[in-house]
Amino acid sequence: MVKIKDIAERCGLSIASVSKALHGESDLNPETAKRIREIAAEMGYIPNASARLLKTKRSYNIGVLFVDETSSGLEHEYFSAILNSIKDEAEKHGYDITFISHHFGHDHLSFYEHAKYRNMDGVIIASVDFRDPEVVQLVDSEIPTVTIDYEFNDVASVVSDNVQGVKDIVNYLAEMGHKRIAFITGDDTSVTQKRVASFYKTCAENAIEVNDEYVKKGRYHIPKISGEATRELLSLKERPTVIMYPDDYSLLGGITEIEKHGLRIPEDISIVGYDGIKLSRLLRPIITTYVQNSTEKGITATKKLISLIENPKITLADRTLVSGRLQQGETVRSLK
Amino acid sequence: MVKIKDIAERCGLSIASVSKALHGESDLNPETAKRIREIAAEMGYIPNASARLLKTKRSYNIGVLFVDETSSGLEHEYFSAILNSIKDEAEKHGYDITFISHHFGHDHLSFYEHAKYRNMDGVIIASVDFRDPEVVQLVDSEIPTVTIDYEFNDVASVVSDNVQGVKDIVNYLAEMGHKRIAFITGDDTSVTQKRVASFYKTCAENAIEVNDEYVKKGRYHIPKISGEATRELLSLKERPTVIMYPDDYSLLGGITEIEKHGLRIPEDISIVGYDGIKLSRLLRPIITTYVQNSTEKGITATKKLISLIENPKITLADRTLVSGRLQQGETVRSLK
DNA sequence: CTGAAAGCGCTAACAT
DNA sequence: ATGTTAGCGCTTTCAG
Repeated sequence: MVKIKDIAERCGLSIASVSKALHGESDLNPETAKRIREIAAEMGYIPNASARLLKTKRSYNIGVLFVDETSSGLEHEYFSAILNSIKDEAEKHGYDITFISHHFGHDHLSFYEHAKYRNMDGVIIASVDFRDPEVVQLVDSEIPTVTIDYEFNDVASVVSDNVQGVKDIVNYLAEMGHKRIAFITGDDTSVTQKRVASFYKTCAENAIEVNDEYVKKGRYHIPKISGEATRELLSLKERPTVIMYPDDYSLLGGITEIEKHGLRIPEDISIVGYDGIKLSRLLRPIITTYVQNSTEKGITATKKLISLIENPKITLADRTLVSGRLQQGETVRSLK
Repeated sequence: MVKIKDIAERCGLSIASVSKALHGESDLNPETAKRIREIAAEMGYIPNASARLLKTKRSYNIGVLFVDETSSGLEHEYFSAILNSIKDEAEKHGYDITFISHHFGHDHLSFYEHAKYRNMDGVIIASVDFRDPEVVQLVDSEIPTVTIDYEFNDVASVVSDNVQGVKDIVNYLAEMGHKRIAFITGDDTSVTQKRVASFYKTCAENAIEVNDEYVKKGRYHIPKISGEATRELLSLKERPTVIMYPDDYSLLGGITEIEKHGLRIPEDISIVGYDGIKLSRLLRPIITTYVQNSTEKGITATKKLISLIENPKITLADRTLVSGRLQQGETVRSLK
């Protein structure tokens, strides 16, 4: 392995000069610097990140916390899209990304300890149980942090405009003449709370009375749960005319259940998803859903984090709202 | 930040003793060692991976190369499942995973240089253009490497048993009475070549004559391409009775096209996918497909790599075949 | 059983 | 314009 010292010897110069030349800076003779760089390239020099880090305290490594209860977070397109955009954006800025986990090396490390252990410059947290004490420890630490789809006090976050999303959906449904609107919610998080609040508010604005039986607790990304909730809704004496699902993926469980009952979509019952995964456009009928701009969320979170790392003084740990748009598919029937 | 030196001072011992105690080894007085460990814990000591690495040359970090031409590799469930299982398995063994990329820090680094720069102990390569010179440079290097779904000479690999997969499918189709079998292939890779060879071979074994017009070049994971190939197949004077797709995801493009023609599945035409993504079980009709055990592939590749890293002498850089199973869905009609 | 000391590869004052 | 030097935090011989 070629190191700075080798280059220095080969050039007949000091290691300091080589280091300077390699950074293209300082008061080195441009000629000398050029020569050094050429020789370094010729010798196949590759810098050693650890040695550099040990001195500079900057790893150019971003940690990503991406665990979920079902331990299948990565398998959902929505999170994959975010991860992919984080990766791309980080690379553009010269950062690598490493997953944070409970490290099982010698001792068990907490998320925070793991991040410190690897000297991560910052951390992006998504798709995780945000009430986990370890997560709280991490966001409360001195490590720059950005959360996605969850807000902590004084922690930078990038969240979907859930209020707007549900508002757009309900307004659209009202416009289409729906009065009996059911809503299967997701896990009890602040995201869900915002959506539910927006649901009630927008219904009220449209003079739609909400039947409490129509609001069912569900889970995100679990088709089976949505299927069960759908069954209950279909068995009500007065059926809803439309069902809103927590997300497109779990909506698939609803479709299965609806078809089991011999009902057609949207002729017999309308459905609406959330997220706008690719699949929602590939299926027939095309799903009516609120398209989340997950790529933009990943990019925004990454930019924010890097700014927090590189310009801590002038970067606010605030919240960034990312809005989506209603995809008018073919799963909502007009009742007018 | 607490370091070994701090602990040593607090204990009134040397840093050497502390280091030894922290590793639970060597000839240290058990009492002393215990006391040191307690104090270290109390002081909130977290080891520094870089400093350790600088000395030991072991990073406990595995690089994952996961780029594809469409730069959306992570968005496909199949690859996500592999990534997830790699991550889980690596964590179990105390390794972290970091994505390898073209690093855009100061200079542009090749994949190999990037891996060296970060001192990665080993690398898993998947979902990438394996003919890329940079990939070749990486597998040819001294860094332990495992490839997934591709084989290089003398490089450990974990690949699906593609021959068996296509064989199982064709045998099943023959059993169901199909004679006019179309096959939309994927990109021209060794995987595809194996599948195609197996296709011809198994057809021959079943005394099925292959109409060359029935074999169409397609692409993996691109619904649009499969849709176009489907259109061509449907316009033949003698239509196939069944179409085999490169993968489940791109099969969706075929479904769309078939429905556009007003044909029903499987009454008018049968279809078969490949991969067995979750979706294949959620859609109705349930898709007949060959389920790849992607989780097992990720786990196997990771175990192999760690073995290669930790026991280079006794680990063979061989090929591991991972087989799947036929999922008899509802998209193949019996013609008997 | 414990400690001293060298050094991993690099950066960044501070000299010259 | 170039060189000297002192570490960064840790491991690991080799002494004591």
